[in-house]
Order: sequence, then structure tokens, then C-alpha cells
Amino acid sequence: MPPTSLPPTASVGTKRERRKEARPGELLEAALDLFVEKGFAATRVDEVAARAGVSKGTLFLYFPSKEELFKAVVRQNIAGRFEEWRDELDSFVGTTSDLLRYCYQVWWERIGATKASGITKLMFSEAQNFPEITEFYQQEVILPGQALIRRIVERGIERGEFRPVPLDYIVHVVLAPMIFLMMWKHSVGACIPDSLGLRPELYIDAQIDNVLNGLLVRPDPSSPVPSPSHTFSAPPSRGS
Amino acid sequence: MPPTSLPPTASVGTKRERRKEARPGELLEAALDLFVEKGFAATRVDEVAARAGVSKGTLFLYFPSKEELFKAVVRQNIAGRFEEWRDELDSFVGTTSDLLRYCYQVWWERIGATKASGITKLMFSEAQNFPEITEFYQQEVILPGQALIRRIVERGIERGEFRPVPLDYIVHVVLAPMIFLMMWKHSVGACIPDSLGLRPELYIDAQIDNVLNGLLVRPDPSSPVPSPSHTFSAPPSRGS
Amino acid sequence: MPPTSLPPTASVGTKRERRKEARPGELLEAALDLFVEKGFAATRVDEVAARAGVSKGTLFLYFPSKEELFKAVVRQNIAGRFEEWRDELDSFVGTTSDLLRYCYQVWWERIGATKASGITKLMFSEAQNFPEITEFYQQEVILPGQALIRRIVERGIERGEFRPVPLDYIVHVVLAPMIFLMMWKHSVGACIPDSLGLRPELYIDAQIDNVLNGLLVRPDPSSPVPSPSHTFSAPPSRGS
Amino acid sequence: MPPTSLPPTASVGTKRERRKEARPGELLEAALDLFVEKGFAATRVDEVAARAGVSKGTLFLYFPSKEELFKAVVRQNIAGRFEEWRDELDSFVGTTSDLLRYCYQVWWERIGATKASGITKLMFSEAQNFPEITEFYQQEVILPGQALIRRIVERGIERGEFRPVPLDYIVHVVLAPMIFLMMWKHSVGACIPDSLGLRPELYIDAQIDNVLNGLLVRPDPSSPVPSPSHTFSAPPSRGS
DNA sequence: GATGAATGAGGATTCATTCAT
DNA sequence: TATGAATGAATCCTCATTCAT
Repeated sequence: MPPTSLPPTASVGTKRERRKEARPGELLEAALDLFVEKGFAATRVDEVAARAGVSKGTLFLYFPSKEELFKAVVRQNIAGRFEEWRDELDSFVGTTSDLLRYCYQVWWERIGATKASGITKLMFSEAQNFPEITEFYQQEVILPGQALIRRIVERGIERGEFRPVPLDYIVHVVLAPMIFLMMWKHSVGACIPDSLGLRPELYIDAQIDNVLNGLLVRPDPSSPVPSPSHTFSAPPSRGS
Repeated sequence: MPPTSLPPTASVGTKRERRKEARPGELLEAALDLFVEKGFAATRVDEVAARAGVSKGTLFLYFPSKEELFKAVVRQNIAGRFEEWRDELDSFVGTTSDLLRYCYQVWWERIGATKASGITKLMFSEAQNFPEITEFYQQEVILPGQALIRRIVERGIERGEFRPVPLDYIVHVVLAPMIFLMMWKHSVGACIPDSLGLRPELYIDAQIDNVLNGLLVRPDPSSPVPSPSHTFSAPPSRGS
Repeated sequence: MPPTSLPPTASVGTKRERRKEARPGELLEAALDLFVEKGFAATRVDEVAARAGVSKGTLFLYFPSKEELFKAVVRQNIAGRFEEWRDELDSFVGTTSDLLRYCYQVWWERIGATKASGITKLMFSEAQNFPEITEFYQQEVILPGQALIRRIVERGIERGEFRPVPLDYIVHVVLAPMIFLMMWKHSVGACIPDSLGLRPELYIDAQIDNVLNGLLVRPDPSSPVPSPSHTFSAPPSRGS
Repeated sequence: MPPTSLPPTASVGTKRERRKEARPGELLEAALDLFVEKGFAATRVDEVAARAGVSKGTLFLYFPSKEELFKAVVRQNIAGRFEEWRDELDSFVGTTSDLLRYCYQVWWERIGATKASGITKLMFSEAQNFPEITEFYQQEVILPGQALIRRIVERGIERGEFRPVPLDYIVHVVLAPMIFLMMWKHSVGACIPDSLGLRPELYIDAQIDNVLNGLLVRPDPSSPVPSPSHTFSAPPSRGS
């Protein structure tokens, strides 16, 4: 392929055009940060624009109103990753105990430890102000998430690894600690860092141990859960 | 009963004076409702005043600013009930397992199921906007609450009922599900009632079972926790 | 009636209360002036408030939006005076020629020469931006006004004073000059005063003469209309 | 035909160049429409550009500001046609009565019924916002127009056809109905079509009849004006 | 004490104008 | 030349706070 024949327009476009395509994403990211930190009403659109490096007017070029910006922030950050996870889950080879542990870890690496976790805090804070978005969140995040957990627990029961627990509440037992962690990280935890000495990885390990203890058919009585002594790939020194 | 022996604050004074004394409380209650529902910034002081049945001007007679109103709302609702609880705990006679169960139930009856739970949601939502109050909350609520739980677990370990688990994270294991429940109740749960079929009492039972499973030295292998099949005194039909 | 027994509250109320009642009127007057002068879009609500002697916020205490202020301005200034005029007309004693002349004069004194005439200019300028109000204006002003004129001409024909002209267009012949005068006064005439030497009273006389000339059965051939040599009660030297 | 001999402005140039030359005209036409319909302040330059089929930036290539665009719209549409009309008038053969009638008709065909009439509405609406342009309009349109009418009436008087009326106001008697018709057409008439049954041609006939009645030395007493029973060349069925 | 009319700083949104491409 | 993304001053409107009654 001769280099000279490369069509000049095939490169991603002019600097300006590239900015134009990048703008919405930059704005959404800035908005996510600020909405999570201060809430919807307390966030000024000027701030969002400034953080995205544009002027106030530019924001309205991409989003017709502050409220639509909010909706876009939520929508963008809950782009259904559940199919992908479900596939990962279905093709997992190993004990369900390891699968559940893997799930917690992956969730923390991809969601909990990233900005995306802010959406959860945001939704809990603003749910009553945006019922429409809340409904959407329920359909797109909560229900699929619960289904995923239920599927894992069912796998464990089917394979004789887990006790035949009632499924309806076990999903909450599994999920509640994760959600709490996200809320904590984006609220009290952001204000008073390390005040509790709450290090996410250790917190997660403890929760996994506890959950598996309740689920496993025959936990080792001496060490209740065969804890793999914390094998996160996320940097273990950073908690929030 | 002779009227003169009545305690002076009991009934003396004109209706107006009694109103006057009741005013701050009515305003605080109205403010709590609205702050929890909509957040601090999205709540209008007119609304608060209207819900308390007074005019906007009157509100500023009792609270110098909206922000001070907010602080007062938080302060009022976390008036240290911990001493009382600690006494209750210290005088408890019975297994630590029952004590923990009793704690969950009492907490739900007195906090979780009441308006007071809204403060938790409020603090998580507004923590970063009011770091000063967050610090206060941390000192007055979070740390005492954790100490209480830690004390219970220690009791169990000392008495040989619980396994000698590391204490630092067990408090989170115990508390996180409760906090999650409050958040849920005041956000998504308020928007989409019963959508998950999350009935608080059953949810709490499941969490107790799970926690005790991880703590008890010798859980019954067939039914891992001697679940008392739900003995709430709160009406079991109402979930929120 | 003893003077001391006058109820103290019968006086119009406190200064503040009187202001409150006066405010809407003052705002409407200020708004009328500015809307007529600059048009709806070019008028700033701050200007309206300033001219009424209040702050911007106060305006929105009385009118929920600039658009509602506009509607109120139009509505207020077309309060149906037509019934009163119709009564005046029906009880008029004298020739229809004198009646028509009287009508022109009264119209000029009460509408044309006053601020109320601004509404006509405003409606013509903004009709297409406010179709709803235009429809209202049509029903409440244009049609009743035409009916009034038609009634006068019919009176003249019935009494044998006027020729049996077709009525459908004679109303326009009578009205168009008056409307033109109002438009002129509030636009070009306000910019270039007296540039044309268009003195309203003389203009009106000329139009009356012309109209009557077309209507009268037997106009005096030498002096086509028995012009009463201008007997306005309005100060004849100032036209606008 | 040698290309070099072609007149440079006649037809040479690419399509683009022709477009380029047409641009200002297209923009002016679009601007006229919108200014007349909505007023200056309520018209967005984007709309003007869009209606002319160009981008917003292009508009500013041809007109340095919205205000200059406005001025250009007015100027373009009052390009002195008065010389041409004056010549037509001077060479007219026939009674002055016919001349006046001819004038009304020609005016309606060339101005009243066309977009150009919008300028009149525009000027009346915006006069006070653009005094400079108003002065220009006065000089270029109003005064020449009045002179034309005055010239016609003088002709009638000189030839003994018209009574020796005072000239100063007769011009208003002649012009006011025409101006009213344009205003009507572009405001209420555009909103509530045919609501009055005001058909321009009939309206004009009625006005001519009325005016001539006041002017003619010896009107036919039975049919006061020798009305030529409507001989418009414009399609009589459509009025606006 | 209680009211609610008045205020005006502050915030969301618009839109004429600029300018890099 | 033409574009349309970007700008930010200007504008409508809100709402916490004040204060005369």
C-alpha cells in the first residue's frame, strides 16, 4: 500500500472535526464528575463547561438543556455491559465459588473503582427528582444485575456447590455490599478519606468471605472460606 | 391529678405560645422530608415553610439561613441515641446471636422504618456539599454505630459463640446491608414501589441469617441459622 | 354620620397594601408604553420594572412571564367599552351626520389621543407572533367596533340622511383613517414629529368631511359638508 | 459570438459565481419575509440564512450585522420607483378621475399585493427602534408619495374636474386607506384570513368611490361615482 | 411574633458574531 | 468563498433573604 495514496480525509479529520466528535464525551465526563460530587441542582452548567474546557454556550450546542445533559450522562454510563458479562459468566470454567469471587473483582475493576460507580450514587441521590430516568435505570441496570447474580447462584446450587437457598433475597445479600461501597466512596469516603480505614479490596474480600460462608455446602470450619488471599489486579494501595 | 403539679412545660401557655415552641420542630420535620426527597439544592424554602404551615418569613425567624436549617435537620435527627442503646445492649441477657438479631430489629423499628432513616440518605447525597456536617455525622453516628456493632461481636467472641473473626471489617459486613436498605427506601424504592418485591423485614431476615452464618461457631449444617421465622413487632405487611 | 365612627380599615389600607394593589396597574402601564414603543421582543423586562419603579423580581410576582404580561397588557386595554358607547349612540339625539362626527371626536378623545391607541399599533405589529391574542382582539375590538359603525350608517340610511350605500365596505371607509392615525402617531409620527404637519384634529376633520361627502344624500354643493369648523374639546394645538 | 465581447455581468461565470451574485438578493428576500412576519428583534439570523439556503456565517459575509441587514432590506425595497411613476403620471391621457383610479390599481398591483408592501408594515412596527431608517423612509417614500398624490389632485383641480379642496390633508385622505390595507394584510389579515371578508379589490374600489365622491365637481347623484365596476388585472379571487 | 411584598444576585438559556478550516 | 463550531454578552426567570407592616 503506497503511503502517498492514502486518502487525506481518511485520517480522522481536521483538528476541529475531531474536537467536535470528542466534545460530547468530554462534556459527559465533566458532567458525571460534578453531578456525582454535588448533585444535579447544585451543579452549575458553567462549571461543567469549564471542566470540559469549553464555554457555556458550547454545552448547549450538544445538549439542549441541563436536564437532557443529566439524562445523557446516565444513559451513557449504563450502556449495557450486561450481555458481555453474561457471556463471560456462561463460559467460565471453575467452581462457582471462584466465579462469584471473579465477579466481585471484575465488577470492582470495571465499575466500582472507576467513575462509572458515580452513576449509582447519582441515581440514588436523584431518583425521586427524575422518576423517568430511575425507571430506565431499574430496567437497564438493576434488573439485569440481579438476573446475573441469580444466575450465578443458581449455577452453584445446580452443581451442588451452594446450599439450596431461597433466591429472592440472596441477590440482595450479594449486591447490597457492593452498592454500599460505591455510595460510600462517592460521599462520606470522598470527604473523610481513609477515616474508617475502609480499604475497598479488603472490604470486598470480607464481603465475599461472608457471602460464600452463607452459601457453601461445606465450608472449611477452621478457615470458613478458602480465601485466595487477595489477588486483585487493581492497584491494592488505592482505595477510592 | 392537681393541675398545679403539672410539669411547667406540659400544658401551660396560650395556644400561640405552644405553637411558637412547636414551630422549629414542625419546620425541621418538613425540611427533613423535603431534603430527603429532593436534595438540599432542589428544595425551596417556600415549600418547607408551606409544609410546616407557616410563611417563608417565619422560617428565617427560627433559622438564619437555608444552610443552617440543613445543619439543624441533621443535628436534630442524630441526637445521640447511642448511649441508650449501649445500655440496652449491656443489659441484654441471652445469646449474642439473639442480641444481634434484636439489634437489627430494634434498629429497623426505631430508625430504618421511620423518617430518621432519611438522614442517612441525605448525608450520602450531600456529604461533599457539606463536609463540616459530614465530619460531624461521622463522629456522632458512624463511629458510635460501628463501636456498638464491634462491641456486640466482641461479646460473641468472648463468650465463645462467634468465631474469632477480624473485627475491622466485620462491622461493615453487619452495617452495609442496613445502610443499603435505607438508601433504597428513600430513592429507587420510593419511585418504583415493590418493583423488586423487596420487603424490608424479609430482607433483614436474610441479611441476619447470612451474617450469623459467617459468625457462628457451629451453625446448624441443615438449617445454617436458627432463624426465628420473622418475629418483628413492626406490622409485617408494610415494607416501607 | 359621625366622623369618629368611620371604620379605620375602611381607608384603603396600609401604604404597603395600597402599593400592592397599584403594582399591577403600574406595571401594565409601563409595559404598554415600552411594548408600543419598541415591540415585544425588543422590550426588556428590566426596563418595564424600572419604569414602574420596582425591581425585576417584583414584576414576576405579578405576571408569571413576559408573555403573560403582554397578554395582560392587551386584555386590560381593551376592556369592553363598546357597550357604553352603544348606549351613548342609541340615545343620541340629532342628525346622523352629527352623530358620526361626535363618534370620531369621542373616539379621538378617549382612545386615539390616549395611550390606549398604542394597543392598536401593538396588535398590528405583533399579530403574527401572538395569534391567540390576535383572535381575542378581533373578537373583542375589531368586530364590535365594526358593528358600531355599521349601526350608525344604518341609522343614517333608515332616516333618509345617508344614501343607501353597501354596508360591507363602508365600515372600512370609516375606520381605516382612524386606525391609520393611531399607527402613525405611534411610529413615524413619534419619530419625526410634525414633519408632515399632520395635526390629528385637522386630519380627523378632513376625514369626516370626506366620509360624509360620500354618505350624505344632498351635500351642500358649495361647502360639501356642513363642517362645524372644528369644535374639539381636546386641546387643539397638541396632536399626540 | 466571441466570448471576450460578452458583457461581463451578463451571463459569464460558473454557477457558483452566479449564486454568489444572487446571494445578497436571496438573503434580502428571506429577511424581508421574516422581519415583516415576526419583527426585527424576534427574527433569528439563522432563520434568515436557512430560508435563503445558506449558512449563518455566509450571511455575515454579505452584511456586517443584523442591523445592517435590516437597513439593506428597507433600502432595497424602496428603491425609488417614484421617478418612473411620475413619468407615467405625466404622460397619462384621460380624466384625472381615471388617473387616480389607475394609480390605486397600479399601486396595488406593484406594491400592495406584493412583498414590497411588507416594508410599510415593517417601518411602522420598527420606526422607533430605527429612527435613522425612519428618516430615510420618510424622505424616500413618504414625501415622494405624497408629492405624487398632490400632483394628481392639483391636476384635477387645474382641469376643473376636482373641487378646489385644501391640498394639505387630501393627500392623507387618499393615502391612509392604502396604508391601512397593507398593515392589515401583514398583521391581523395574515392571522385570521378572510375573517372580515375584506377583499382587497373591493376594498380599494370602495375607497376610490369614496375619495372621488369628495373630490369630483359634479358627482352623479344616483351613482355618485362612475365606478368602472372593478377592472383589476390582478386575479380578483385572491386578495392577499 | 408573623407575614408576605420586595429585592437582586445568580443561574439556565439564547443568539449575534467570530474565525479556523 | 462558504461553513458551522465556538463564544460570551445579554436576557428571562428563580429564589434565598430582608424588612415594613
